[in-house]
Amino acid sequence: MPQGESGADARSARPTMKDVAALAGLSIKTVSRVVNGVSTVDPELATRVQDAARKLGYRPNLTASNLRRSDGRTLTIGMLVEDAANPFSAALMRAAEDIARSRGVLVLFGSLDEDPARERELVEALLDRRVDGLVMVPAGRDQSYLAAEQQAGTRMVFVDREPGLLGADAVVSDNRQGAITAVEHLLAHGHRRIGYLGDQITIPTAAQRFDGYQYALEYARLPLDPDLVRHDLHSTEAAEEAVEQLLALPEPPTALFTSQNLVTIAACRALRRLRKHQEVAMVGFDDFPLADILEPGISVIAQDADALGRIAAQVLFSRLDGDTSATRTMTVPTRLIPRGSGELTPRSVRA
Amino acid sequence: MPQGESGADARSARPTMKDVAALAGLSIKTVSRVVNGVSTVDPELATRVQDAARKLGYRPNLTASNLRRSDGRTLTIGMLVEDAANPFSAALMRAAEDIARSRGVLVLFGSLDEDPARERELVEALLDRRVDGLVMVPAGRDQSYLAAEQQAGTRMVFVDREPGLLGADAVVSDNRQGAITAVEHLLAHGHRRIGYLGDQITIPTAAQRFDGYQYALEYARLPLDPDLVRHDLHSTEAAEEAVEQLLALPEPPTALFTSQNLVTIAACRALRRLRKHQEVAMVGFDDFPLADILEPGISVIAQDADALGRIAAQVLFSRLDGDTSATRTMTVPTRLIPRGSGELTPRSVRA
DNA sequence: TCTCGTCCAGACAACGTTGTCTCGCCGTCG
DNA sequence: CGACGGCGAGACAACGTTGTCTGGACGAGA
Repeated sequence: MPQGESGADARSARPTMKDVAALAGLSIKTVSRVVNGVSTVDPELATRVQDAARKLGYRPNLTASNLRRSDGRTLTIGMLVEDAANPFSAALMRAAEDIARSRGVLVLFGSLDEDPARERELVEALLDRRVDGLVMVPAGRDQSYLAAEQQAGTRMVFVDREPGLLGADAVVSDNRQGAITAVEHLLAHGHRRIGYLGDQITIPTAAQRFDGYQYALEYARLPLDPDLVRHDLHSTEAAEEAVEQLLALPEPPTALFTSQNLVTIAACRALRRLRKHQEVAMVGFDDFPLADILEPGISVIAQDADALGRIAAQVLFSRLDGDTSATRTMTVPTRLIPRGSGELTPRSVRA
Repeated sequence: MPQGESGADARSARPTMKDVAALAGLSIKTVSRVVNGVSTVDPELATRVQDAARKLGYRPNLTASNLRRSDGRTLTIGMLVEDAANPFSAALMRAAEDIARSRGVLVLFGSLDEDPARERELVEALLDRRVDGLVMVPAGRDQSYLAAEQQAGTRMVFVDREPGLLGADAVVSDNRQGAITAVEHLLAHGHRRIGYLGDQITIPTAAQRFDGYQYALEYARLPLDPDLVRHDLHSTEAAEEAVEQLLALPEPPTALFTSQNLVTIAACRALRRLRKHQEVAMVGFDDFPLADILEPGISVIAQDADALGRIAAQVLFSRLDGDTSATRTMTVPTRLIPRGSGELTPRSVRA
């Protein structure tokens, strides 16, 4: 059996206010008033409208309503993240969704995969649909192309990374301080040679974390050995290889600081393959599920993705509600979760 | 500095075809023709329109276009999953997003949290926005309320679970066969007492997996011991407690079959706490990240979430393209991934 | 030269809804 | 008894766009 009807019939099949008005023997405008809960309608007529609407299965057409309404709200916001399938992005989306839902707003989403071109494409696609606002993790480093849109009244909030060349609200983790905490934790356990494994240094968060790493070493008056630093580990394979290379050095690191989720996991895997996971200490940036039941548990600097998404959405809605105060960047603190891997000492090397 | 302008100005700030037409000294309709790439426009006038559009930063208003167009397409689909933050749901969403994007379609999403009331609310919210189609993991067991919508021409495809009381396309994993494979794998390794830990039995997939468990035991002419079966483990705590209770039985199971992601992880955690993870065999339904680097690695029946999401979206678009063949359920096979936990034998008990 | 057909731009209406204005009704007050 | 005010319903236009139709210009063929 075919599913539903063909295009032409489909259109006529959905009742409009006109149909409801005809059935109730009233004008379209009165139906509109009832649907929008305007109080100046005779209660008897209102029930007549409601009965007719129920009978026909009438549902308001939000796109038409949006077109005509003076506030022009679509009750829809757009959310662009790095990759909807990645746990961090997924947590951001879910948190924003919950805030949006409490206001009857739905969320359109898109994954950018760190591609600035895709960022622009998807932003345009969202704007063409006249979303009320935008929450995004920018992929590119220049969002100045959004200035006109911002001027046109579209509200936007950046999450996880601040916008480039554009004044707008942002909600970010305290990346630099988190990295400092991680490195100081390793230093406190006696490590002096601490490797850094990070994602593309062009990503602002990666740069901030690397900055924290450098600062913590400097503060401890330790030299920064370039041999222990590896950037641009965007694939799992690259990250695993980097770990192997670091540990094959004449003077290998006794501890690792991994600046991102996937890098951390890749490092775990590599250490296990080398059977050094009980020797080489490790602290990762960003928590991940099951980090606690590995052996040893993986110590991490946890970001509060929930809070990031929630606050971003809240800021967006406060802007939509008319908050015109100065734009600002809100920083959400990170938290060190010791689970074992970060508490290994250099002495535990190959007993 | 305030961000953007206030509502009233915002509206006027965005140029329309009228503005472009005025600047180009042509009629609105000609602008429309150029924007839509109609060929019967004088090339010179077309470039005049394009220049004017670029100059003003004109972007078409998709909601207005949708209202007027005969096909009524919004280039937007809706996707309802269990929880956008859950890896399985997130993978479904990402896969569907990629298919949609290749056709210039964006995705509105919502999380149902197994709540049928929320399912109806969100379906309505999506329909009010006139999405072209719906991809959903149903939360309730009765989708007959969608029949009218289906008749009105809205295409819908169900993923992971078939719809109840409604004829519609569905794309599901082979849950029963997957469960049979899991149990037979444990039987082949010598287990005779195999525990079942599952989510709410009212969820169709959980029921199908339990059915497979029962069938495999029956086929092996083994009795089904009700003491070894625990349903409705919807929280991590409940699942961990169930494991402890099962292992505290006078005749504890030597192997566990966990019928869902979160239950599997909870069971891992519980076994580790009891220090029995090297003794009690386990196969889980649904793969999860890091299952391979635990010790032992967790053997799982992997679902292909990517394929589910991708195929569902493809089916939806083929319907939108006019495919009116009979609705059908497509089954995506599962795959046993042995990693260690499923290959433990009863003999390995406390050597 | 006239007719006819082709080609393309614009006038007009319409999509489903809401903002604005008008108008009729009723009750009240002078 | 007439004027007035308030209330509520409907007529009309408009949001930004596209489908349909008209009409003018132009070229070709008789």
